[in-house]
Parts: sequence; structure tokens; C-alpha cells
Amino acid sequence: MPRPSLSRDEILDTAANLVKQHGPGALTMRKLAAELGTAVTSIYWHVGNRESLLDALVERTVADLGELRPTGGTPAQRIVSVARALRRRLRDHPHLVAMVHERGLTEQMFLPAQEVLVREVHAAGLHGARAAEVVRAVQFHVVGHVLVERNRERAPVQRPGEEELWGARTADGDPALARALAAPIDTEKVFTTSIRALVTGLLEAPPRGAGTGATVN
Amino acid sequence: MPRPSLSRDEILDTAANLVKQHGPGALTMRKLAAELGTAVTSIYWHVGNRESLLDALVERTVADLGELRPTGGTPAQRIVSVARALRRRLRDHPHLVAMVHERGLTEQMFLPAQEVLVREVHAAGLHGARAAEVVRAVQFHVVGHVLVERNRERAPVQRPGEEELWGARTADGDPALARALAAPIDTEKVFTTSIRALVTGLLEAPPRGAGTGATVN
DNA sequence: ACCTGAACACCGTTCAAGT
DNA sequence: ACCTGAACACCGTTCAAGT
Repeated sequence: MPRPSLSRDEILDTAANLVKQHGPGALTMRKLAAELGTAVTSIYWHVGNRESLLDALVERTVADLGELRPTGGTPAQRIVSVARALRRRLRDHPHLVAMVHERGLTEQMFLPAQEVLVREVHAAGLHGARAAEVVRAVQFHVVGHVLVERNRERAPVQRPGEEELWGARTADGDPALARALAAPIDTEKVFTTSIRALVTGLLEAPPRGAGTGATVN
Repeated sequence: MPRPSLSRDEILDTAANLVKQHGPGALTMRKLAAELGTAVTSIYWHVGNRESLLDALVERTVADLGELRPTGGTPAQRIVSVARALRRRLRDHPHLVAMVHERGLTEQMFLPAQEVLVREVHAAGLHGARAAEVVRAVQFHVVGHVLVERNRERAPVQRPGEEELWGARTADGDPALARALAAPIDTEKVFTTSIRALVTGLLEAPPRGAGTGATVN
């Protein structure tokens, strides 16, 4: 008596477990089959191939991320709060980020935030194409930041050793800046600083061409 | 007579060619050996393993990116121009982005811009830790954007088909926005919009706590 | 409809052996 | 110092064959 059936869901479950424990690199069809106690080829019958397996896992994980509730009084604050919440969620699921990148599905990661953000951008008084621009800008910023962050984590020694690279001369004679650039990066702070600046800039930008102040490049 | 010596440089050259033509995925030790006309194991003697080979390729390619010359009258414009120039350079080397991501070397990609940016941030009147913050924010934004952009390019159909996802209801009753979000993304425009907003926001932000206007979250 | 083993065409890396 | 072939321990996927 070999084993009691084999369902697509069971495959996804144990695959998710494998990924959670050792990352997407450890998810091989053969290891998965061993874990399930089946022949490798059975998996193919249920899920197609490794790529569709990953796609299914991504979809499932994104759906489990849950809703994002904005906090704060002003629209800008609420947009920033959503961005920060999404980043935190994604940070808590590093394997999701890895899978999403492997499969080229960055769009998916932003789904939980998209509808919420649309409402907040509306509340900020922006509509139509202008509103879409803001949503897109925030999307690329958050997703991009998370990709960079996750990438840095599994980096080697960080090649030329940024510490020695930033002597006071290369820093345009600003030793304090040299020190700051040589120190390990506080990605949390980088994110907070930049998302605030980005949202501020986006919401106050003049509607294309009708600038009141200096236009930036 | 098998072949005239085998140098580390020759290995890197043909490896770079292989990557340029078919991407980093096509760079296998065995194909490289075949291309070189040597035994696979000879490569190991010269470059160690595949990882160090990729690292060497990244370093070499980054060094070849060349200098970035700022343009524009105001510091903000000049910072934006550097960011845009770096993005364009990286877009022109999609395989570099891929290798950098595979090896976790995102830091490297920003090197050509770093010193230039330091000078411009100084010109904007910022120094020390505050200046480093701005440099870092721009770094993560540009590198992150490029990662997202390259990732999207090799995406499958884009899962739930954003077109149908954005009916007018989900878009908070804004059909123009729904249309804009359903349309294919103009990443060039997204980048321009967001880098301008980011830099504007970064340069006008009050020095931490001593805010004159509303603080954002 | 579902599961199997065998086989194909790949990988990176190590190691003892050659010159 | 440099190069080699053989071998190890893996991969994803296909396919004919079973029940």
C-alpha cells in the first residue's frame, strides 16, 4: 500500500514547507517527491512542471499576506503607512520575494496594496492618469527596495569593501559623510526616508508643465 | 598540439561573450570549456569556480560602464540627470543586472554614480550623515527600479491579467484610472516621475524633527 | 485517471593522474 | 605550473508502460 492518493493541494503544501525551511533553491522536483513519498513523475501529472509549481506557490502566498490598513491623518501619511506595511509583510516572507523574482512576478507582490493605495491617492485629490502615475511610482519604489534589500542579504563580503573605499578624499572632503557611507546600511531608515520623500514629492508635483516653482530636470 | 596556453583573461573574454549573447543562464562551465577548446577542469584552475567567474565578470563590466556626467542647472536637476544616466547604462547591460542579482552584488552597480552624486549632494548644501542618506535613497531607488524593470521583462503573461483586474469598480469609481492601470506600463515615465519626486522630496525635507510644515508619517 | 521506473540530456565540482 | 579524463552527486523532463 503505497500512499493515500496524491492531490495538487498536498503537493503545494509540502512544497511550501520545503521553501519555507530552506528557500526556493531547495525546492527540487526530486526532493519534493521524496518528501511526498511518490515518484517524481507523479508531480508532473498534477502541477505540470517546476515553473507552474512556483507560480502556484506565489499566488497562494500573496493571497495569504492579508489586508493592509492605512494609518495616519493626511493622505500622504496614509500612503506612506501602506508602503511601510507592505514592505514589512514582504520582509517577513523573504522566500516569497525570491520566488517572485525567479519567476518574474513582481507585479503580484504589489496586489495587496494596490486597491488600498488607489483609495488613498483619490483622497489626496488625484484622479485618472495622474493617480495611476502615483500608484505606479510607489509600486516600483517599494518592490524595488525589497528586491535590493533581499539581494544584499545574501551578498558575499561586498566586493571592494565599501569601508576602505570611502576615505575622506573620495568623499569630497567630508569625513562625516565618508564615515556614514562606510558604515553598514540601515535599510529600514533608507526606506523610511525615501518613501516619505517620494510621496511628498509626488503629491506636491505640479500637473505637468504648469509648474509654479523650479522644475526638476 | 591542443591550444596555445590558456589565460584567465581569455577565459573572462569568452565568458563575457557567452553572457552577452545568451545571458548568464547560458554560461555553464561545460559550454565555456567547449567554446575555449579545453577541458572543463582547466577553467577551475584559473578562476576557481562559477561564482568567482561571475564576480569577475561583474567587476569588469561595471568598470566598463564609464563615467556619468551630470547635466542641468540646479543640484536637483543634476542629481536626477545622474540617476537617469545610470538607469540607461544599466538598461543597456541587462545581463549585468542579471549577474549582479544572481551574485548579490547590487552595490557594485551603483559605484559609477556614487562619487559623482556625493559632489552634487554637497552642491545642494547637504553634508555628513544627511548627505549620505540622500545618496543611499537614490541608490536604492535606481537599483531597485532597474531590478523591477528587468524582472518584468522576462515575466510570463502577468498573472491575473491586470487588464481585466481593473474594472471601474475596483478602481474606486475612476474609469480613467482603471484604464491607466490596465494599460501596459511605461517604465521610462515611471522612472522619470518617481526620481524627480524623490529628489525633490529629499532636498526639501526638514533636518529631522525641526519640521516647518506637516511631517509625513 | 493516476502512478511508475527507466532514460535523456544536462549541471558544478573534486581528484588522482599526467606533463 | 598547468592540463586532463573519469567519476560523483546532483538536476528537470519525457515517455512508454502499468493499474
